[in-house]
Amino acid sequence: MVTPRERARERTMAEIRALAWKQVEELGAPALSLRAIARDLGVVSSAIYRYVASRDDLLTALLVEGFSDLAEAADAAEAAVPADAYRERWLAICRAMRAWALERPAAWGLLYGGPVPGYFAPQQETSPPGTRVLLRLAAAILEAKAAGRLEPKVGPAAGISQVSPQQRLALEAISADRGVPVDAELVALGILGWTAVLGVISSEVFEQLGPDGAPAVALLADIQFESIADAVGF
Amino acid sequence: MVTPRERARERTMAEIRALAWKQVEELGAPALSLRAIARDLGVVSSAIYRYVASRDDLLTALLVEGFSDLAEAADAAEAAVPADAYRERWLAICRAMRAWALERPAAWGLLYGGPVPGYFAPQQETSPPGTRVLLRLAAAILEAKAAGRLEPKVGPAAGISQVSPQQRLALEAISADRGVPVDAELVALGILGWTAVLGVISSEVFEQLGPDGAPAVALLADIQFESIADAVGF
DNA sequence: TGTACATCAGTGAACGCGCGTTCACTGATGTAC
DNA sequence: TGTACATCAGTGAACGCGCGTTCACTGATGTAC
Repeated sequence: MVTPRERARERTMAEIRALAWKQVEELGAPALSLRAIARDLGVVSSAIYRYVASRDDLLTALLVEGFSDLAEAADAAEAAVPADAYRERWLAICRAMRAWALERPAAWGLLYGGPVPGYFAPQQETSPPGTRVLLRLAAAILEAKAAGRLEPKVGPAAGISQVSPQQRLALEAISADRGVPVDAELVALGILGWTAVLGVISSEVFEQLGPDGAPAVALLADIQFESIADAVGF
Repeated sequence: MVTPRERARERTMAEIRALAWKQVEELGAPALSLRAIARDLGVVSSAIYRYVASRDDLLTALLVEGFSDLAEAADAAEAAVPADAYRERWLAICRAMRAWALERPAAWGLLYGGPVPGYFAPQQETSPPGTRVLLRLAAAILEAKAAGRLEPKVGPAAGISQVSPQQRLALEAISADRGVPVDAELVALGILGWTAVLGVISSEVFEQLGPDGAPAVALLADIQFESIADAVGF
């Protein structure tokens, strides 16, 4: 049974998160202020502490919510593609990530930009939602490989270079931690794809090519995703 | 003729920049504080204004200095490699960038992380030093191409996909702005390499794969650069 | 070489602002008998 | 159904802190005659 009080509390908490996101969007994560949220909420500054233990606490909640929201958008986009269209699944996730990032640039900055000064994310809370998208991308690669529909074009997976025994150990530990043993070559390929995709999106969102490069980068995003897909071997 | 006063002034300005970098390293760019610099300098807070017009001014100076320092490190690394070893030149720049970023993570964050809240970089000042490294990487690609030693493996340059007329216009405008007309396919390839390299380095510096992924990412950096070089076609 | 004047680094006080967090409190909403 | 008590949202004042920036000033260093 949900009491009116509980409903009111839930509504207020949702409003706090919404106002916090608005602040992050407008001024960036480092500028997030509990007092400002209280002001926007029309409430005295100390009242916030009925809902949030501390500023760090709220940042953690935003991080978790942000990662989850992004993952949901990616999942939805992937679900709209046939399961055996591996390349398209992978591309759909990339495009969904980019669309989400462009819609909420500061949120993207919070998740994948530099660290927020003075704040240290508690990994045990942020890590599971933080790796969801990465795991979906990895699944597309693994399933394509299992179906014999993957021909990597670069790196050790393509036989061009080789992983050292030391690298093999570290790489296979990553997948083993998650219960699915995978070739080191394939893990390296997956990480390459992931970091490249992050780079493409961050470059656009953070305008890292300067004002003259910006329009081209926007037009180019899709070509870049396709090129990375080529490299991965879809 | 350099007067003692001028020398003292120069020394103080250098010390201010050094203290500012120390602050950025320790607390991140958004936390940069003129008062704290004055304190560290052993001087009253208002005295800073004899040397720096405002906080934004100092941030701009740091940005310019950071980009320049990074570019110098990259240039030095490239110069140690024979001019016709295109792939090695390109890799040397990547490795120098990564080494610089690991040595000064917060500086990397200032240059290539999200924006500093409330600060807008004046593009006409930061753009020239900001594009130096990118242009060196581009030069390696162009020279390899001119020497007939480039076989791109992905994207339009490899003939796998195609650029639309609209994309071609935007892409060729970028290189034309710099006086060297280049094929749209090659510009796209260069930007892909650039964004992928930024992604690889930022992923490691910002620890975007979580604590379990970190050691592998470090071991993997070089493989990733090699793989990107493969994709570009060196 | 000595003196009058200009330049400039640094002082100290102040303005007005915002921040996170604590604490004792009021008063309304819920719960148990 | 009515009353006593517990829960809890929100208040208001305060603590102690840091920030960027301005302003009139002192006193040492440099420059021109």
